[in-house]
Amino acid sequence: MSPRRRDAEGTAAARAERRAELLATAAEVFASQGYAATTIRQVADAAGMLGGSLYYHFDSKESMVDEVLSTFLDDMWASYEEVLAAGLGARETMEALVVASFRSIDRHRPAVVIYQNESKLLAASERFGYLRDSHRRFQEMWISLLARGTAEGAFRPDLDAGLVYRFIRDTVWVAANWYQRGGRLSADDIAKQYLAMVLEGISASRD
Amino acid sequence: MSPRRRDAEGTAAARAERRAELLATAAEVFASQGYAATTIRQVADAAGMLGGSLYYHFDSKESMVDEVLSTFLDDMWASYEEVLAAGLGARETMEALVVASFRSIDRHRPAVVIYQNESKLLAASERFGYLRDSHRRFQEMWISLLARGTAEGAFRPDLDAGLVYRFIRDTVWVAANWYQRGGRLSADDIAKQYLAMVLEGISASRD
DNA sequence: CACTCTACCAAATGGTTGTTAGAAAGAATG
DNA sequence: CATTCTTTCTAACAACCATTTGGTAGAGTG
Repeated sequence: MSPRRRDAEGTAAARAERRAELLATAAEVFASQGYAATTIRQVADAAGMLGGSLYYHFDSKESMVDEVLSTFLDDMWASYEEVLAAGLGARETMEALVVASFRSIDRHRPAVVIYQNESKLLAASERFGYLRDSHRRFQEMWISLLARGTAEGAFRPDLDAGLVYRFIRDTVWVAANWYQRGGRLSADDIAKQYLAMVLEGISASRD
Repeated sequence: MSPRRRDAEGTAAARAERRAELLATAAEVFASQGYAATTIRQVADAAGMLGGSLYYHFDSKESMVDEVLSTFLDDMWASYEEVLAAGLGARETMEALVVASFRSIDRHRPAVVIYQNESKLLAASERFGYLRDSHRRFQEMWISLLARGTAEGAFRPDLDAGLVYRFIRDTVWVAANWYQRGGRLSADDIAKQYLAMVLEGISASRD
């Protein structure tokens, strides 16, 4: 490769790194203050620069959340695909999906918080149509998994399928609101306990 | 009572009614758009009046959420007090609390959504200190109930107490995001299914 | 009919927002 | 050392925000 080429690659890589850095702090501010409530100047403050300077790196405030959310979703779906491709039984698939979800929270905590709080609002706009797509895909994945599990005799047949789906979906993701990396419980610890609760219940009685 | 007295009561009642009416539409807009993202003009639009006119009834946008949230919390705690005063066993108390929570969602759905999405942000300000108090009280109530239940042998001892608390807290309230009055499942139906899942789990196996 | 009171409207206020354009600082390059 | 390129700053912009002020239509009251 020519020197010109190497330089171009070097600066492109540096630029991408700075971009990711700024995006990470933006995600944290969005997550803690709420997207609509945070000003571009607050994000710039957290990044140690002035408001206008952010526009050298990003087109708009909207494009920042866009990149935060789509990066997270791409990563999440990649890990889901791996699980689904393994061809496990319904219960094992469910366990693996829950573990993958908590690891996703571990890697993208601010993005998950933003996704939870703002996706409903953002999804209304054209630009964030992929949020609606992801949501639909997520729902179909779980509903069919639960149906398969019930047919296989792994899950109780006396529960409302839609309710169970929402239950799992919600319980998995809300944890992002209080989870912190390096805390008392690791993401895998939490996944294990969550699975114990959801699968076997918190009751001591076995009737 | 004198006629003057009766008139004063009449207009005071009418005023309170209008207030509650406006507050209900404000709560709905806040819940669907997010508090920070909704403008006072949007609320006024939904109420069929102009932005400035709302200030005849309310001091500020902040005082609107304030009234919405405190009304909900007062009602919720009143129903919790009733349950706690009944002196039931740990498991029965838990069941009654969950049922009371879902009935609370049924009565104050928009308020619950607002509480979920915005309380963390609002609680930072002096005015909404009661949100922090309520949260602390809620946590103490559940933690001690779970401890009692574990001591009584009603709940599994192998789960992390703090995790179970958050699990229950979250699963109970997120339902406000999709619940709709008069839907396929009543609030009591949902409470029953949620309790079945949380207490006994969704797994078919009983090992 | 005169008067008052309630509930709203019309129009403006100061402040904040996202965003832009042009200058400048500094490192990299020749 | 001169030049270029990258990144930031300075200083604005129009749009929009919550809120205020003063007016007014209309119902209720005497």
